[in-house]
Amino acid sequence: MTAETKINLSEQARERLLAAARVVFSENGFQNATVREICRRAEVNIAAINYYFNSKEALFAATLNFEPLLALCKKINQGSICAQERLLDFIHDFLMQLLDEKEFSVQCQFMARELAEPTPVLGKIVQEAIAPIHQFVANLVCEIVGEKINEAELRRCVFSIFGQCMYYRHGQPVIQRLHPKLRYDHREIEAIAKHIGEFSLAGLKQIAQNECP
Amino acid sequence: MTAETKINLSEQARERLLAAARVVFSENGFQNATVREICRRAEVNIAAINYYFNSKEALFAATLNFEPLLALCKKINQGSICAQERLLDFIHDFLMQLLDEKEFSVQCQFMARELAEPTPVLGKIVQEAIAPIHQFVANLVCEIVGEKINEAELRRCVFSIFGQCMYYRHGQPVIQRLHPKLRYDHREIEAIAKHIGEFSLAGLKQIAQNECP
DNA sequence: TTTACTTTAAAACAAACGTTTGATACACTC
DNA sequence: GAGTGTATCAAACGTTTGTTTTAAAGTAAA
Repeated sequence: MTAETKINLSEQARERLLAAARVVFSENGFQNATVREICRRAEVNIAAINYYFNSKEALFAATLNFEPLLALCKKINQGSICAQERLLDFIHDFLMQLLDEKEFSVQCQFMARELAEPTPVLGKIVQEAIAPIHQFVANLVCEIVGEKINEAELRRCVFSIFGQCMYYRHGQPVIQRLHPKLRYDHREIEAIAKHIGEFSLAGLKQIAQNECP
Repeated sequence: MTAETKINLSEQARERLLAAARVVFSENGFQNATVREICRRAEVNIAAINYYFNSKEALFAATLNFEPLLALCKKINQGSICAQERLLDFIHDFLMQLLDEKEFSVQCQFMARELAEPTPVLGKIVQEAIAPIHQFVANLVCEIVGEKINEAELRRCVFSIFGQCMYYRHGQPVIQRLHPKLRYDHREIEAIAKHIGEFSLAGLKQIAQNECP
């Protein structure tokens, strides 16, 4: 058995642990997820979490990956289309990461969880992921409504956009009971993105008129 | 000591328990709230919860009170003003109940919690409070954009309005870290209500144009 | 084979949780 | 004053939680 093979084998437990943790954390949140469930799904002993990582919290931190979210901002900034189109693209891609269960959206779903149920790593998440993405949208809004908008109103515009998007994830337990047939398939997400995009652009235009009549 | 006085005294513990439970549940959610903390604040023995109520869950159910929220709908329906104005009034009053800590808004805050962290009584909450209030807003939206809007788009309009409002409560842990100076005083809530109202009316007008060009 | 090191395993740990118990004090009825 | 039902209390119950321990199994180099 080569050294490489050994590393692969010994790393298997660690990787299976990470994969299982991503699933269980995103399904149940940090608090409700139990180390026993994670280990059961990863098919490792319960002591493995504290062997490979040092704690449940460190395992949670290790599962975080902000790159897909930040890559989304960079990708959209590269295009040379107008600010309105870029905002529509962002809303679409953001909802895809947030709602599509088939995608690698699990990391993004953590952040949605954190909004409602703060954990000790929330500070890090806000600093490295949420703040940049809020700033990104704030810049887009500035381009759309003009620079003369005041800071408080700009903040509320950003909140209006994120609020609409996040509601579909935060409110899922309620939405599921209100509309049991509703499923977030690809077509539905497209429709949601189209709606929020048009709704928000009209809203922003109204705010811009208020500020500069 | 009269019989009435005796009842008052014996009911004191029960009432103090309810009052403390409302506070602790709204601050920490159902799961994170502990019976020991509730009893400590109510200054009763830890056995009192299972003596007066039968369980922590039954105590939680007993603290629920949907009347302020439903009264809000009735009050607004009584006015003879146009649908737009009624929607603005609703958003304002709803945000007041949702965000103002000085008001008797504690009951309303439960429902916000439930959105993200479902408990065994969520079904009851959706049926008796959230569904009616969603229907109320849906009716307002119908009046504003015209009856010809299709069901899915109507639902998304309602979600856009509630999403904007709820974000200020759901996102509070994050918002607090993003904007540490931001406080939900009376003036700020008024400003938020004004923003969401204008933003949403413009959004609805745009959706109405799409449906009936 | 011996040695040193890494990985796995079962069991137990301490803490926190909601809940229950059994005793005690009290007010009222007969 | 004995008996009855209510209210309160400290203590302990049984579970579940994340974490730790201790020992065994496996692996690679000497």
